[in-house]
Amino acid sequence: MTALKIYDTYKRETLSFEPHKAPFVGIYVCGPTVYGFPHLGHARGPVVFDVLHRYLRHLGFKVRFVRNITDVGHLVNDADAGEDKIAKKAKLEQLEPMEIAQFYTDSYHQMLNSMNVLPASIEPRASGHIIEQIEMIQEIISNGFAYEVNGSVYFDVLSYSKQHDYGKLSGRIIEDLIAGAGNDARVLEGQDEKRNSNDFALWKKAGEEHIMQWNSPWGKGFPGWHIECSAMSKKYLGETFDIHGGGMDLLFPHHESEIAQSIACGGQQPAKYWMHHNMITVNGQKMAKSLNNGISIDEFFSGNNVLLEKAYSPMTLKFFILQAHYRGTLDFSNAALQASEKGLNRLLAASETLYKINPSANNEVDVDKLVEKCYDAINEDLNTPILIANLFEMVTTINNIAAGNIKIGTNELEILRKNYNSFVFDILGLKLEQEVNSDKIDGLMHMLIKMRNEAKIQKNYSVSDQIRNELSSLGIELKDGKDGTSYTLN
RNA sequence: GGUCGGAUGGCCGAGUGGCUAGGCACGGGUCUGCAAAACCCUCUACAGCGGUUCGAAUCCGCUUCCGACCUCCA
Repeated sequence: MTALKIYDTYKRETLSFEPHKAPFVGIYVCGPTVYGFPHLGHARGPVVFDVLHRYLRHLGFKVRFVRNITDVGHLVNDADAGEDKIAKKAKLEQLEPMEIAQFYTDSYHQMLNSMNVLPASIEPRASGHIIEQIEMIQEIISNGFAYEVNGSVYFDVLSYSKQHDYGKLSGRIIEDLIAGAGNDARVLEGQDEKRNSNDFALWKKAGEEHIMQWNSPWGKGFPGWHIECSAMSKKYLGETFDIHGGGMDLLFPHHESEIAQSIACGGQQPAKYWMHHNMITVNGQKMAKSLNNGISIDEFFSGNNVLLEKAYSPMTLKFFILQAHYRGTLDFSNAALQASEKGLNRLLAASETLYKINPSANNEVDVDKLVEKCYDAINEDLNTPILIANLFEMVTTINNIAAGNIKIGTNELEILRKNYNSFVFDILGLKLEQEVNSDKIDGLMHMLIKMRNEAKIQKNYSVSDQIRNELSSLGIELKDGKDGTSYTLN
């Protein structure tokens, strides 16, 4: 029993987090399909679940964090007659499929790295677990919940739903799914193979020209999308583990099907808690290629996109994401990002101020209360916006101590330092981004600052202003503070 | 069409039957040769119309508008 509460999408309520086998915690998060550069939206899940990961570690749990890489089997759609996203891209660029997967996996890792996201304990690839997936499919067939047609295997949603509840996670009713199927815009090929249009592929037959294919009991082919997560989570975390995370857009059909596959294997609902984060929107709409409102991570960090007024740093993006609760949509705008950038700087500056202030004999700060409010916030379904609001309350306190407006005792200062840094750096995973300047540049700058100060003392303001202005045009800002002049490089 | 979720001050974004969200911007101030930066203080909003209640932004109903999902999706 912990103080942490988590909203479970499956039960649709906020529950106390109790691990199956404390102190161990198993987490499975759906990772990306590596067929393109990550975009802004791809950053949210990793950041959200990184806080979960970090906080559970902070609480002393031994966390096994599994995040998969989907490098095969994710169909563009059935109409492509079995061509998957990776293979399609590969043909286009005349590269090995694995070359594509590796390339985009690397770019994904680069994003995670720059955003200071802890590495996963295990990062399994779907293509490396074909055997496990085949075994699982065989088990589902022998339990009577899947059938083979012409070299492909489909999950029999209808027969499954007679015994189990298909649609519970995503709030769907099987009768509606069946009744509503196919009456709308989408007409999919290959549907005639299926007993029911809601049946989903576990294994797809591959044509001769298909470059990613494996031998199986049903001939050459490749696995369907949903089975990889079931097979890999089972392999590394067991039939039942603690938390399964992902984006809300994966609720149906992906997670719904994962549950069905696990239960159809004679197992049970795989995850004790299902956590889903919401989407990042642009002008209130989800980022989508068709809307042409996508911003890639590279563009975001370089500012090279018409939607961007400037470049934003990885930490600014991380902080922007953390300033909203993970279950709400988060709308992108330049004004919002710039607000986050300034707020983040204030938050990080306070961690340095914390080491410059001195304790007093008497104390006027209720540190315990401030810390308690931070824990209350994160325990409440990872409410990072409230946590950050409380941290800003600490910032004001810290700055007021530094300004001599209020006093803090020795013990209280120690507690404040320890907890402030723990929340900002260890739990939220923020970090200072300032480049460490070389000794030579630093020495040069101190020389210039000294010369300028001498000019100022002689009231030779034309010289002092010239130094300041010329440095400014080079992107170096001088800041005259109480304790002398400092500088920042842009 | 079906299912679900929203509408909060200039912007972003929490929360919730009575008690300060927070950040950014604006305004005032400290510092300063000037400026910038930094810091302090200030700023009281909950789509519309009804209803329940001693009291509602928070509960209920209706209306308007917006979004997500419905086998590409983080």
